[in-house]
Amino acid sequence: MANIKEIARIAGVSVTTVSRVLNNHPYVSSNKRAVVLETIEQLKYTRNMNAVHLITGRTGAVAVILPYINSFYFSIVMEGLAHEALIAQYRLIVCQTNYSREEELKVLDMLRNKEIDGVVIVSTALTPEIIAEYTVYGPIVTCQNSGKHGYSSVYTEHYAAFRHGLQYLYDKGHRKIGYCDGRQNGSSSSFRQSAYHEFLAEKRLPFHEEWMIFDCVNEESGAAIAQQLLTMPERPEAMMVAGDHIAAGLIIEARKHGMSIPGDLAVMGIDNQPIGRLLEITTIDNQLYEMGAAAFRMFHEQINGGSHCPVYRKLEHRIIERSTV
Amino acid sequence: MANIKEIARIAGVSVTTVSRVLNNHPYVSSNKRAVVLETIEQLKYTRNMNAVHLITGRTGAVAVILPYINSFYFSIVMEGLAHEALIAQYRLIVCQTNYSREEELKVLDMLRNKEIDGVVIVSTALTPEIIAEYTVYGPIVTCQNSGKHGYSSVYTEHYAAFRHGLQYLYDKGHRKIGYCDGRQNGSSSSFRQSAYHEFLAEKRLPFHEEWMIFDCVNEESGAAIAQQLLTMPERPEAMMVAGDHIAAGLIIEARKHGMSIPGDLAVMGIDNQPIGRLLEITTIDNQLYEMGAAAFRMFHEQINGGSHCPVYRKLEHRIIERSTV
DNA sequence: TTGTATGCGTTATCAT
DNA sequence: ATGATAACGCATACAA
Repeated sequence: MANIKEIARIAGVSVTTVSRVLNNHPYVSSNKRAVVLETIEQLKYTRNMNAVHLITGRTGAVAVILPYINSFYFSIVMEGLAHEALIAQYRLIVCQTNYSREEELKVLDMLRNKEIDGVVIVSTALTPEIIAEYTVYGPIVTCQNSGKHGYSSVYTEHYAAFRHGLQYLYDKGHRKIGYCDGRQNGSSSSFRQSAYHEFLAEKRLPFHEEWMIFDCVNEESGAAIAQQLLTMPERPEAMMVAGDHIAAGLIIEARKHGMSIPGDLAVMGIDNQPIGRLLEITTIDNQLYEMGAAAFRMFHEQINGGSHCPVYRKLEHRIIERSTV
Repeated sequence: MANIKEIARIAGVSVTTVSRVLNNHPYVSSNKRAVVLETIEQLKYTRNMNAVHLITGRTGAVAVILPYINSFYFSIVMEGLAHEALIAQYRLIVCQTNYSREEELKVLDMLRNKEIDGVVIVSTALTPEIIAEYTVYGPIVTCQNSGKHGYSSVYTEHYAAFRHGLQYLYDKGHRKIGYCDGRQNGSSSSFRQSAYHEFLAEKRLPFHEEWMIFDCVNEESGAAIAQQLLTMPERPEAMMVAGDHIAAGLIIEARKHGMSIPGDLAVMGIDNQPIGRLLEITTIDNQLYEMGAAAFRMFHEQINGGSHCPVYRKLEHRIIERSTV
């Protein structure tokens, strides 16, 4: 296929002039510009971007690290990211890693290899120390509160939000409170676990090992929780459920077995998902869309402004009162 | 940062030798290899992949065109794609286009610009003729049956599947059948519309404009359908619903208003989603995961085998009988 | 087995 | 306003 040299030859100008036309530089006469554009059109020429990336040292791409695409939590963060990336004319490379350290390091190596201009980490299995090593290669922004390690982050306080939810249940008179979540060793999950343990201890509420249920990933997992509850000698009277879709599964299945919500069981969801609105699930909104949008903006400011001063931004959560508590 | 030249200088060998070590070529003595690896380690050297892409003419990346990431349909196809891409050591670039022709052309231009090695189109607003123009730049595979236009495709027959569903409802004794779907002018939707119109005509079933409902995107849209049904002077007694999550919204809301499913209203979903299993929604499985997996394999065979002969593969659907019809 | 020289396609630099 | 040429970092044909 044609290259810039050939265009120059046919148009009867230098490669520099062609390059100038290509990049909308000033200082090129309108008649020469016309000739060049004409030839480009005729030969259906387009740039080999790899050459451009090589010499400019930029690629116009940002990688996003997340464990699963197919999850409400991450897909809504992605929407925020995508919206801002579009505005900034940046390309997003979505990297689903399944919490695999190896996969995540591959992405960071892409940054080192100059294949991308920056990385947004929505959730990670990597330690802050390892991530910090890569900041010399380009801007890195995380959507987790992993402390101040030399790279920017925007996050919600999962600990505080969860405590807030527990307090809400407590204020509504509930004392026997259970909790279920996705991955037991996910980072946000560990914050919620701490909040759960500490709140129960402070208020001297009853703790049962079996009231903590993990590995809930979809609606069916939620339904399974209902099954489990039914077999318990002593049941919780309220459940904190990380993810409205899980809560939905729980609620639907519980009702199937004649339980009334919130009469027999109060359910508090998290993340304000569409299914939650439908079932009128009381939930905690965590501004996930804004989290994604802000993360991209932070990257963009860093790569343009050249400011290497990291920013740490906390997003506020809020409880949406509906009818399952 | 260090480049191959510097490594060569410090290691006391030629750049060729360094390159050979980098690419695991034979014909390099073990002692020189050791020295090179040592220096690479010490200087923390990694290749500038843009240079590699430039000279090799390959990037190891494939773009995926789809309208929305945040949709069950597409995310499950993505999982199939991701699985195969991982095996083949290929990177996936997910391009959410919102059915924007402009955005989709941008992706095809990436292929032209050598930024990617191929394109998988899951859903598109582009015509087959336009897509065909780009096949000279690299392998293109679509997940739609758009006829034989010189590029491979793997697809389910939305028309046949939908007819099959209608026939199932018909066999169960239903005559007043409604239909709801997402985007009215989505490509799969148009097949379903044809199937709907033609089936009704053939069987001389009653047709009401208001029994066709579009723009259903999430659980809440499904709930809205229930509201609409209630206001109709004459209601359908069965609904074909494109997407189990929409069907879920419809069913939940309908039950809220005292309707029995399938007694007062039979509901047939599509796509065999988790929420559908939970609510025991009768549905049509379309092998979406396999569609994604097969699409990637086709790309990979084409770029390796060099075979430019397009493949057209149809996937079979099947009805999963549960309890909403 | 190793090295030299050339080229990939573009932009940056500097001269005019 | 325009052009010649260097430079980006790497892989590879060819020579040794």
